Amino acid sequence: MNPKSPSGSPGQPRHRAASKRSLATSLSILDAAERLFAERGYDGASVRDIAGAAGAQIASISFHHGGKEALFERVVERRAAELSQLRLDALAAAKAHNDTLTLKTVLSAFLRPYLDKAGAGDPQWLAYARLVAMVSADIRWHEISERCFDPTAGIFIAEIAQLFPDTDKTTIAVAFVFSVSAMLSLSTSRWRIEALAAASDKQASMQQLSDELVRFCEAGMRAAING
Amino acid sequence: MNPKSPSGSPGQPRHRAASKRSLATSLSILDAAERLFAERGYDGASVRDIAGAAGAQIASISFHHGGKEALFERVVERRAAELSQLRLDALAAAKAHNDTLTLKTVLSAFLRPYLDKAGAGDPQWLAYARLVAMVSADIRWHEISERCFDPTAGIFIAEIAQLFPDTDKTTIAVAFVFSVSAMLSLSTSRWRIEALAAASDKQASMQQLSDELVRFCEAGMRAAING
DNA sequence: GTCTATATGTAGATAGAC
DNA sequence: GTCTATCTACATATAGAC
Repeated sequence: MNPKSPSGSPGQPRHRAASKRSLATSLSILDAAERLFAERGYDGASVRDIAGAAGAQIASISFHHGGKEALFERVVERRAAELSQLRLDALAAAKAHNDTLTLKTVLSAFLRPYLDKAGAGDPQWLAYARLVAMVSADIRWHEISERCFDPTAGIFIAEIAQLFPDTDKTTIAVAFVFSVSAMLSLSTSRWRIEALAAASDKQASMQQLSDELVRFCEAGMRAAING
Repeated sequence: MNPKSPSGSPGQPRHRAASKRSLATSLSILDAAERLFAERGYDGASVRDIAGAAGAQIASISFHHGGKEALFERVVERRAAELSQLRLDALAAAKAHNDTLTLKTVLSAFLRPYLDKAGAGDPQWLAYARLVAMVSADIRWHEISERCFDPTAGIFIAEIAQLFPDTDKTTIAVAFVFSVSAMLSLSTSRWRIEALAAASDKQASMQQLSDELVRFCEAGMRAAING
């Protein structure tokens, strides 16, 4: 990390607390980067544009975040912990309310937090959801995925494997990846759904799409397990 | 299009036939672009690198293909017609061999050609499959998707709708997009499957993955239709 | 058709004044 | 912490000799 960066972890007493203004600059850069990276991809979004959208100086990006690549990782990491926590909380709540978990409950606990955030209307979370899809599909960000998302995914796969002890774990992992990919398509491909359903008069709400996704994934995974 | 480009459609008698060497240059540029765009994305792959990988001059890219963006579209379009034809042929063959189509048959006719090409080991088709995933997920290439892939997708959705006349077409389109997205994940996320199934000793072959995908999508779509 | 040379713009990063 | 100015590298594209 850039040794000049003021944004050390809490617990490092070397720096005094950042000023309010500094924090605001740093935050607005993260927000702008989130939106522009999601819209244009890593290479398509320049630090100039990000700084411009944040109302900040170009130099402040290196100063606060240590360069473009470090900024990108920081943007992805920022909300990853919250998303994982929401998923794990939903899983714990399901365990507390039901004697025995069902496949649908476990899948919902993983899928719903993402869908809820992506559909709630907050443009930053909407952008973040697109960013997650980008990172998940791009082998160049493989390592970030492994660090930020795969540990939680592994917990859910293990949970499902426990429900079906006779099923090979690879089968479950494959079906899980299909499910995640379908989930992410609601961030990347809603225009496609609308185009392909053009003949129909109905405009699907995010709520309906989420319900259909959970049904789709549960049935698909059950078929994989019984196949 | 660049008026100097020698690569007009067949049927335009304005130019004489390109020489063998010219065709070879043009082709090796397309192949190199296919690989590099698939690996690094549109913005991440420079025309310099593409020309280098093709063993060609930088200037030859503008000369033969009219610039970077036109090159990208040409790369995507090049195999799109073949892929569509394979899908439609599979659908026609299924109609010829069966009195009544089943959902599984229709889905297979759409999914298998892509999976077969992606799994056959040809590095150019492997790259192309990744490129299709990239184009499908990126709103910036929305228009190319609509031109190259959506017409065929629309035919298959209509075919499925015919099998289930009481089901809303949006429902089918949504489940179809989920299915396509799961299909594309076999190009973008095989590393993820392997990582998440780490505990297992089995390495899934493309054949097994394809079978599991078809099962997954058929069951998922059936659940959506009956839901 | 190809190749060299170059035009013109933009990229990311940083030095040093304030 | 911020801002101006600038560095160096690389981007795409093209003009003109061969």
